[in-house]
Amino acid sequence: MPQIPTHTSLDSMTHAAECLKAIAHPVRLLMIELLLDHRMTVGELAIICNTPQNVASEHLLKLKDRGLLKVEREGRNAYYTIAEPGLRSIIQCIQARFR
Amino acid sequence: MPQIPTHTSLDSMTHAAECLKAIAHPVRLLMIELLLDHRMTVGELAIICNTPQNVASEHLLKLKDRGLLKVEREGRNAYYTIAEPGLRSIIQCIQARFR
DNA sequence: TGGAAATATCGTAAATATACGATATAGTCA
DNA sequence: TGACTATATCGTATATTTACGATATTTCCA
Repeated sequence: MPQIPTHTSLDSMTHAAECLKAIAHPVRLLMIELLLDHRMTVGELAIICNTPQNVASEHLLKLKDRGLLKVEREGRNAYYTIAEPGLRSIIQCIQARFR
Repeated sequence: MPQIPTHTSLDSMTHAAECLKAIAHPVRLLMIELLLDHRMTVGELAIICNTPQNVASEHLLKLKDRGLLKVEREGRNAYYTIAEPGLRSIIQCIQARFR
């Protein structure tokens, strides 16, 4: 029987799982990939992702609430950017295997 | 306006998102981490993950159905192992950032 | 000031995921 | 064969997620 973590590791898994769930959506995944290369507004992302404006906004807010994105307001535009640097390596792993 | 993928990339995102959703659960995340180091049965995983037997079985089957795990039966035991090698690097990225 | 543009929010219906209890299936051994 | 072990399956209740339409908020500009 191997030497293995117990409940405590399940707790830390919960945080990781929440972040993964935030990423695990086709539109949000595409948004993250775009934002890794470009600073973009809600409207731009909505068009490129072929998604209604309010739905795009909700996806972006969900990612922001979990600390994965941040937003900078300029006038009536909201520019979203990557807040969690670790997203890049995770997306790279995903691109390498699941696409 | 950047040169960017369109609908086709959303399609490929869908597959990636489905795999991520399969991973994005505390118990399944712990199961995968354990299986990266050990070949284990349903019962062993259920005990270590502090989860009822049938729930553990359902989690494992979900991961198997998406091609992430495979199962080898020996008598009345079912040994699960990693089927998708890319899981290791993804888990490493997650461990590095989200735990 | 009034209207248009960009974004966010709210209520809600539909879809999906999860956990649970009960039970079925298959293998082992006395 | 019959009891026991390990695993899988099924029905279902609950929770969560998602998308949608309508609307509110803020900013800009004529």
